[in-house]
Order: sequence, then structure tokens, then C-alpha cells
Amino acid sequence: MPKPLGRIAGRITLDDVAAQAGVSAVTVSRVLRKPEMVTPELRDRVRAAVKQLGYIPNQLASALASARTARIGVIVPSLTNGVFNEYLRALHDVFVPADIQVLVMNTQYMPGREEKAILNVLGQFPEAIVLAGVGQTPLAKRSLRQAGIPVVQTMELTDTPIDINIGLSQRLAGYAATRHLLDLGHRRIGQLSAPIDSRSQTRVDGYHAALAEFDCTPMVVAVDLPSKVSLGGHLLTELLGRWPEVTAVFCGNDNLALGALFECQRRGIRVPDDLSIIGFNDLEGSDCACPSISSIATPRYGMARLAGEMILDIIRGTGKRPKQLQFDLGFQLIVRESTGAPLELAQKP
Amino acid sequence: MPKPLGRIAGRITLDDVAAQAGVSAVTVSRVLRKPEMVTPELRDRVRAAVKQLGYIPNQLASALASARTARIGVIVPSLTNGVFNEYLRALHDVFVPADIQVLVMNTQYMPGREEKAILNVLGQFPEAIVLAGVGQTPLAKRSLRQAGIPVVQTMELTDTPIDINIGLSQRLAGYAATRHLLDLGHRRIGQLSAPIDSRSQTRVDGYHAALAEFDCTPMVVAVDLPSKVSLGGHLLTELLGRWPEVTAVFCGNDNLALGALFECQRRGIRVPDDLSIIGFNDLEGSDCACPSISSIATPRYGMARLAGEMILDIIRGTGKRPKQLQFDLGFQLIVRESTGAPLELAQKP
DNA sequence: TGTGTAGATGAAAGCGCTGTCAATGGTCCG
DNA sequence: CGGACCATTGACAGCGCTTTCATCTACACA
Repeated sequence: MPKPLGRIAGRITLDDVAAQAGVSAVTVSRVLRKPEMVTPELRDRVRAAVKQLGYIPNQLASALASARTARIGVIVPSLTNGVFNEYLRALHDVFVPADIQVLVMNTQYMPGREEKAILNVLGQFPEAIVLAGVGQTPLAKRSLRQAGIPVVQTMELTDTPIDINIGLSQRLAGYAATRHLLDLGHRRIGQLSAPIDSRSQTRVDGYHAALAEFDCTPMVVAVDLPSKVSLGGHLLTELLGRWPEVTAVFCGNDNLALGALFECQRRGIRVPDDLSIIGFNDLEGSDCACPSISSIATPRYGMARLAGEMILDIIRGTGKRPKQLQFDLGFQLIVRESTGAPLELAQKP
Repeated sequence: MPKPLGRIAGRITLDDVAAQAGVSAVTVSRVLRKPEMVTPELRDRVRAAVKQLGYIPNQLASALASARTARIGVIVPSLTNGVFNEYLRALHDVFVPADIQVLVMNTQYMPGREEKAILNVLGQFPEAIVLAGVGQTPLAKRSLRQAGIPVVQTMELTDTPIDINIGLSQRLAGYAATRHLLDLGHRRIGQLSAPIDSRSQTRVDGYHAALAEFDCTPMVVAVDLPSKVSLGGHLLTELLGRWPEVTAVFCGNDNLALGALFECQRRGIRVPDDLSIIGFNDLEGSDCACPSISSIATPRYGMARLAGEMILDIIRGTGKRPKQLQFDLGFQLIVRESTGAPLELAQKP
């Protein structure tokens, strides 16, 4: 008995169900996809057979035959980062009800891995693809264009989008955070960041721009690691070691800010009296920390949601491309308890 | 010109590459999969053609033809929860180097969604499947058994595993956390939980068991929501409202513990002097909070890693099943600053 | 009673790839 | 110099499904 090629032993197929129900394979297929086309009686017979045999449709074959995979690809640099939780949730909120599967690839912030991930996802023929960031490799960009599917670059803005671009100005956001501290009267402002992605670096550029306007000296401590709470403490320690005179600090991410806050508590540094802290992204928990942490709220849910809805419109609708292809969703400064005027100013009157 | 069935317009296929390189399609396929079988000269020609045309292999077709999808399915209840970050990282660490794709489905703790997710993943014919928890529906279990692939249930233990079972006793872990507080001398111990999954509930069972041994009254506040930092504050508020006399609290997850800690800081409750707090899972950040948070460390990386390695052995190896199918990976009590003897005891001498 | 029509069903082809096996050509050795 | 043998390469069928199109039935109407 020859091994039947690529067949998986014992796997129930459409034909098996058809035989069991005494109908043709096409009919079974129709019962599963367009039941209204089939007589109720046959429909019931087929459904009974499906149930009895425990039939599970082979999506691979289905996708191959129909050229519709009912799947979109999403590539994110991290799952750990609180940012991408809401981002992915938004995409799920849009696509799951539409019976479209969301295929998530995680590059873990490893450079070079994004290209691999993009090519890989493309090989699964998603009907659209959503990317975080705009810094894809030339090969990746070319492949994405060639795929002829909607491509959405999110999280930041670019002058040369591949297709659709939904984001915010990370530079302006970094500027706004710093400017908030400057406006409170701070002049010795530190910056902690884990610039493992380009967006983080762009925010630091905004910080520099704001400081330059006030002739202040930048005091940056950066390390190429994924940002996490514990890192915030280490970076603050480093900052205080090099520039003990700082009165405020802008953290590239809220978990760094939280770590910095803990470090202050440990050292008896009062926040915001002795040191103001502002974070970035307004992650879960920043609002209920003690003191609550000022931050820049970024529209990550909104960005992903808009991306999802535009994609759905394109692949479900008449196929027409939307008129507007680029969207700046902005950001919002959230002032909480962790930022205040520097003590020297407050004490003056 | 008739629309060519399920063909995607303009998509480069193996045949296109073959034509371009002046060889047959099989040869191209071989260059991509087993280059050593092809003459260097042809190999180069094919590779040039691949590059020039920007060819991306259709994994769907490949999987269908070869009956090997090089993919494993993973179903988790949450991506937000810090627990599953490390869990997924472990799986990636094992499978990415082996060129096996990890297909992640997120049920978002929605009951009923797991069954759907399992059937869905099964329709993509993964070579193995990894599940969080042991409480699958009968239909799901039947389908999993019928699929004839390795199935690993993780995170908890069961007497009736589907196949492989790698976990820890959530009950014992909950017991250990509570017992730690009892051993310190606490007798009025509260419990905060978000028992949205059964494991959380099982931990609460352990809490009850420990209290019973010391004839203490349970004081439980629970709410069916995904646990997050802000929830910890709300639950603690509720607990203190109902039982102001508590001297210690066991939180079902570290983010609840963190939220509770913040709430204490806000209210001027000293931790651990006035209130001891122990969390669960030993998530990132618990070690550097101020005070640092005692917790139960669960081997989520280890569980997933072992699951991955066993799967790899089975599908890559001789196909033999391992001898041992169930593993209890235990847990570890991590004592930090947030737990101490109750004040009334400490003041005695 | 014959014909037209709509709806339901099935037969056949093909999606893009891989496994098998046959064909080809070159090499080695007697 | 001929035959055996090995390494390459290609032809072909088929993976499980969907699409298209032909067929068939039942019913309404003239």
C-alpha cells in the first residue's frame, strides 16, 4: 500500500463527510459556507455527518482554492510592552467579528527579524498587513508593495509611506513632554530611555529640541534594552550619579518612569518636590501609582482600530482605495501628581 | 479572458521562477528546500530568478502538498498578563531556531472562545498544540485527541490529561502564599482576586485550606475582570471597607498586589507594618517596587520551554512518545519586603 | 400537455506546491 | 570501448478545497 502523498493519515476530509451524508463534496462545502443555498433536509444530513465525524475544514486547502485566506498579518516588536496590548486588542476588536484571523508576529525588537517576519507573513498570503513603525528594509518594502495588498504603517509618520500611514509625531510628543517640564520652571531635565526602537530615539530628538529652545543642557542616559520597570531604577541611578543637580526627568516609557519612581521612594527623594517625573504612553497603572505619573497618552488603540477599519473597508468593500492615506492621530499630555514646579521656585514667595 | 479561478492576479509562482531560470518547477522547489541536490550552476540561476522576481513561496500550497505545516498552535487567555509574555518567549526560543512557526491565539479570557480558537487552530493543521489550563470543553478535547498531534496542557495539573501535561499545583501555591502569612503570625488575612480563569480560583481554594488549618475566617474580595494594577486598588478599598481588621492580604496576581500597595501608600497605610502584601507570579517589577513585593514565582518560562522541547523531540525525532507525560514543575515562595510579622506581634517584646 | 424558468445539485478543473518515479547524461571500470 | 551506476533533472499526480458550469428537477404558465 503506497503512502498516499501528502495526506495525513486518518484525517477526515470533505469527501468523507460527503460519503457519510450521501451527497457530493460540493454540497458539503456549501453547507459550511453558504447554507442558504442548500435544501434544509440535505443541510441537516450534512451537518449531522460533520458532527458525527468531527470534521474540521482544512483552512489551508480552502485558502489555496479560493485565494482568500481571511487572515491579516500584524508585526509588532514586542508583546511585553504595554503599548501593544491595546494595539492588538483594537485589531482583534475589528477583525474577530468579521471572521478574519489576526496573525501576530513578534520581532522582539531584534533588528533584521522584522524583514524575516514580513517575508514569512507574506508567504501566508494575508489579505492585508499592519506594521509598527516605518523603518522597514528596502527588500521588505519592495515585497510589501509587490504583494498588492493593503499595507498600514502605524505608530509614527513618514514622508514616504508604503501605502497607508497612521501615526503620530513621536518627535512632537517627546517635545511636549519636555516642554511641560520646562513650562513648570525646570531647567535641569534628565532623560531616560531604552531607545531600542527608532520611535524612542525620535522622542529623544524632541527632548533635545525643547531643551535647545531654553538653552538647557541635555542629560541623557540611554541603554539598548527593552524597557522594563527594573531598568527605570538603574537608569535613574546612573542619571543621579552623573548629574545630581537634575530636578526633573522625562522617561521614554511609563514602566521606566515607574521604576524611577520606586528608586526615588527607596532613596527618600520626594516626587514631585525633589524630582518631577513624566513618563510616556500612559500605560495601565500610571494613573493609580502613588503619586500618579504624568505622561503622554498615545492613541495606540485608535491607530490600530483605524487601521483595521480601513483594511476592512478595502477588502470587504468595493475594493476602492480610500482617498486619504495618511492620518496623524496626535497625542495628549496627561498631567498628574508626579510633575510639579521645582522646589526652588515654589519656595520663592 | 476568464478569471483564472483562485489565482491571485500577478502573484509570482514557482512556475514563473522556473520559466525565468529556464528550469522546471521541481528544480526551483528543490533549490529552496534541499539546495544540495541541485548543481551549483542551476542553483545560482534559480536564486537569481527568485531574487529578480521577488518570489515568495506560498506556504499554504507547500503545507497542503507536503502535509507538514511547520507550525505549532498556542492558545493563551491573554497577552496582557505578564505571565504569558515569558511563556510565549519560551516557546519562541524553542521553535524559531527550529524554523517552526508559532501561531498564537488569544481568547481574552472569554469563556467559549477557547473552543472556537482550538477548532480554528486545528483547521490550520499545526504539528502540535499548546494550551494554557486543563479545562477544555468536551468537544475541544475530542477534536484534539482526534487530531493525532502532540497536545500539551500547561499551567496546572489534571488527573485526566489529553496527552502531555506540564504544570504546577495552583492550589498548593495558593496554600503556600497564605501559609507564609500565617507563619509570620497573621490571623486576619484577606484575599483579592480576579478569578476570571479557573487557576485563579484554585489558588483561592488553597487560601481557604490554609486558613482552615488555623481556624481563621476567610475574607475574600473577588471580581470577574482581567487583573490589572488599578483593580488592585479598588479591591483593597473594598476589602478594607468590609474587614478593617485585616493585617495581611494575599493578591491573586502581582499587578493586583502592586495596585494594593499604591492604595496603601495613598492612604498612609504602612507596608508591611500595618499591612503585609503578598502577590502571585513574581512578575517583572515586583522585585523593584518600594517596598519590594513578596510573591510566588511560577515556572512559566520553564513550563513552556519544556513543552516546546518535548514537542520538538516528538515531531522531529523518531516519532516516539516520551515515557513520562506529566510534570509538576513546582513553584517558589519569594519573600521580600512587603511581608512581615503583624505589628501587634512585633511590639510584644 | 408542452415549454420556460428558477433553484438545487453535481462533475470537473484548478489553486501552487511537493513526493514519487522515470528519464537523462556523465563517469568509472573492466 | 561498452555497460553498470550514480547524480541530476523533469513529468506527473495529487494534497483538500472552491469555482464554474452543466445538469436536473419541480413548478408555473400558456
